[in-house]
Amino acid sequence: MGSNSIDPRVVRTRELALNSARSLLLEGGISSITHLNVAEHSGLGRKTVYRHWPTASDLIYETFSSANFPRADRTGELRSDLLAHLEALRQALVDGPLAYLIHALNERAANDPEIAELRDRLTNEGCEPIRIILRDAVKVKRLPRIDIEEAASQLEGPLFYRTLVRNEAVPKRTITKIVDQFLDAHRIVI
Amino acid sequence: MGSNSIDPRVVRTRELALNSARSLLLEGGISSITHLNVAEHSGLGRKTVYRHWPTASDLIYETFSSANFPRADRTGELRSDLLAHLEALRQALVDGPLAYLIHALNERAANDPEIAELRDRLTNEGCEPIRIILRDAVKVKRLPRIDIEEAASQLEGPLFYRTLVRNEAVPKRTITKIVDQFLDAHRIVI
DNA sequence: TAATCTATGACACATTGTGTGTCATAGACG
DNA sequence: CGTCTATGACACACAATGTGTCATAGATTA
Repeated sequence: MGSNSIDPRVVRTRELALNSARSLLLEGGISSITHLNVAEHSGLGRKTVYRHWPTASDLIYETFSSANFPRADRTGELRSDLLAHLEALRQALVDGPLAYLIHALNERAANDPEIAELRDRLTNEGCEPIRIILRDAVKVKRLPRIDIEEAASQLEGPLFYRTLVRNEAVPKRTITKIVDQFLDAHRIVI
Repeated sequence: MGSNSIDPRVVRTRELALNSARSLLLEGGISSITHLNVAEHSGLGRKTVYRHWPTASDLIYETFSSANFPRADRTGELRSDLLAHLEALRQALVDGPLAYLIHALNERAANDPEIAELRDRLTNEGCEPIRIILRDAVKVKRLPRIDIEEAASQLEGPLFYRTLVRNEAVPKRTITKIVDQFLDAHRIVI
C-alpha cells in the first residue's frame, strides 16, 4: 500500500544517476546523456539505469527537469526587481549553460514529442518570473495597463537575441540601459 | 594539372549525397545526417560517402553550407525594405526550418569547434542583410547616425525571441508594428 | 579507338553502442 | 529471522561506426 517507492536503494540509485546525468550534460552536451555514460560515471549497473529510465528520452526528460534554473530574489520595488531578474538572466546566459540548454532542448523537441512537452513546460516556467514582476507592478499602479507579453519581449528579448542568436557577450551595463529605456517609455519617474 | 576535381563522377556523387543530407536534415533533424543514412537515401556506397566526408562534422558542415537561406529583394526604399526583410525572416522562422536550424547548429557548436566556426560564419552572413539596409539608410540620410547593431537588435530581436525562445507563431501584422515603431522612434516621416 | 587512371561500390572485419534476458545476492522491511 | 525486491554481473542479439581490400565501371588522354 504505502509502497510509494521510498525504498532507500531506489532513492540512492536515482540520485547517483541524475547527478551523473547533469554532470555529463554540462561536460559533453545532451548527447552525452546515455545509459552507458550514466552507468559508468555513477558506478551503477547499466541494466539498473535502463530499469529506471527505459528510453533515452526518459533520461533526458528527468535530467532537465531536475536542473535548477536561476531565480533572483524580489524586493517589491519595480526597477530593482527588473534589474535583478535581468542580471541573473544575463549571467545564466553569458557565464552559465542556459543558452546551451535552450538550444539543446529545442533541437531535441523538434523530433521528440516527449521532449517537446518538457520544453513547453520549462519555457513557461522560465517566462513566469518577469510576468509576475510586471503583473504586480500593474496591480500596484507602478505601471499602466500594458501588454505583459509585449513588455516581457522588450525586456528579455534583446538579451536572448544577443546571446542565443548573435552569440555575443552582453555587458552588465546593457541591463541598466534596457530597464531604464523601458521605464522611460512608460513615463515612470525613477 | 587541371585536376581541379571536375571529374563528373565526383560532381554527381557530391550532388546526390548533399541533396540526401539536406532532405534528411529537414525530415529527421541534424542527427539524421549520418554516413549510413546518406548512403542509403542517395543510393551511393557507404564507403564513398566516407571518402568525401571523413567525419560526421564534415558532412554536417557542408550540408549547412550548401543550404539556401531566405533573402528578400531590395527596392532601396527604407520602410519597404525593412518590411520585406523582416517578413521573409518571419516566414522562415514560423513556417520554415530556420528556427530548428539555428538551435541545431548552436547545439552542435558547443561541443564541436569545426561546427562552431560554421555557426559563426553563417550567423554573420545571416545578420548582414539588415545591416546593409540600415547602413545604406544612414548613408542616404534617411536615418540619423544610429548604432547599427542596436537598431538591428530592436528590429530582429523580438522576432527571434518569440520564435526561438517562446516558440510562438508571430503574426504578419507584428512586423508592420515593429518597423513603424522603429521608424517612429527615429522620427522618420512616412 | 585504345591505354591509362581513378572514383566507385561490393565485401569483409573490428569496435562500440543499444536493448533485453537471466539469475544469484545484497539489502530493505515486517 | 524470513520474505520481498532492487541491484549488478554476465550473456546475447543487433545496429551503427569506421576502416581495409579489390575488381570494375567510367573518365581522361594519347
